[in-house]
Amino acid sequence: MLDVKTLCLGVLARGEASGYEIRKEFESGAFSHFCMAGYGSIYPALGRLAEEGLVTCRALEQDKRPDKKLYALTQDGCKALTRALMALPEEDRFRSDRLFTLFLAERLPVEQVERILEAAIKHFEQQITHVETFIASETCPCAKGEPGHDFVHGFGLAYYRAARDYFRQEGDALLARLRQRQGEAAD
Amino acid sequence: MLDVKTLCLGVLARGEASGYEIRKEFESGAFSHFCMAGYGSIYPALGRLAEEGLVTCRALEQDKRPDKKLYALTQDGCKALTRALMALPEEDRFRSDRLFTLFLAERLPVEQVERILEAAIKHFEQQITHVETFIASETCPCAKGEPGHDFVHGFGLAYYRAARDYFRQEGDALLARLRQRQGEAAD
DNA sequence: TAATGCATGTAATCGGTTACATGATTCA
DNA sequence: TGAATCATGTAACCGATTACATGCATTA
Repeated sequence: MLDVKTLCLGVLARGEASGYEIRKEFESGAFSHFCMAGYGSIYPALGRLAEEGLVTCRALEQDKRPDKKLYALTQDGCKALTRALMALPEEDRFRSDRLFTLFLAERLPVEQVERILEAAIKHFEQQITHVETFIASETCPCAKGEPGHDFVHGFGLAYYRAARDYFRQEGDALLARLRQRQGEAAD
Repeated sequence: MLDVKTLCLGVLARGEASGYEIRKEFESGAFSHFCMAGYGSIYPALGRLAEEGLVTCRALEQDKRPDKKLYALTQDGCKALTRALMALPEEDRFRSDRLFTLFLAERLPVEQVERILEAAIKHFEQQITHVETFIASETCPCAKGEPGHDFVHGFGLAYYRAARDYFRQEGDALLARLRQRQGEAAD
């Protein structure tokens, strides 16, 4: 699995950024559907990267807000990123609390399952809107028309739409079957 | 995020099992698309669960193969599982090495991107076959027609199919755009 | 005969999350 | 006035992966 250092290099490949800004990219920016890291891992990673000479750091004074440190890739950092990227990526064995819970749906009150289903659909819809507005607005000029960006954003959209549709169509069936079982058990 | 102890309780909810068998469930069994844990976390988890009285443990002697320890849920374990499941599941912020790499596709040789795309499609196809045969074969009699199981397996299928279709349809477009860019850069 | 499957476990290491610590500005 | 945004960092803790250790039976 790619470590936080590599993730930071990936963000910096698009241009200079501070630790805070990198975090925002993971949280709600271009990297948000397939990355996550907190300050507690980003800041130390940036420190180590600087020690290793893979990034440079310059302080930027701002008024009306705290100073920030802008990090930028060095040539070595650029090479290190490409090297990390050249390994065939590991399969994403992803853990989903939601699917785990729904798998055991019979152990829960039907109302709770209903809540989980609703929350899921709402989340998928929010993500769809988020990605759509993200694609539409050219927030980052460097991202304009980058094939990789478009491909991955498009994938995110396709995934969230498929997920929303599945939950909408099959969620009701799940609830109906659970209610029926509950009725049978009561007999 | 649900910890390995809870994941183990979830597997044991379907019946007695050994640590080795629990691992198999995660690796290639019913839980395989949304869970993962290795021996190094399963065995200690089982030990702690037994200390806490959430599972019982009985040794089973077998001939022609090593003895095994079968764990089973106690009433307390059953309650603990339901309690853990009653919390609204956290959103799955999943990290994908593949999407991260593809996002930065321009930094890689086109051939490498091609390899990544092919490996991805192959993987999705394997998963589709796996889930299909899994659904078809009633390996585990207790799983027969469980609404939660069907819902989650169906979701897995829908996801892998959507992913395969997207990669097939958009993968070629991605490669074409990368080649075009490379050509332009060469000018 | 070499590799794979069955089966259990420990120890060291590593990396990441969480909580803590600080502080100005802006918006509701 | 209280909450959110901007901004950086450390320290403790926890949990998970990895490697190590063992050993028989079956299959290729």
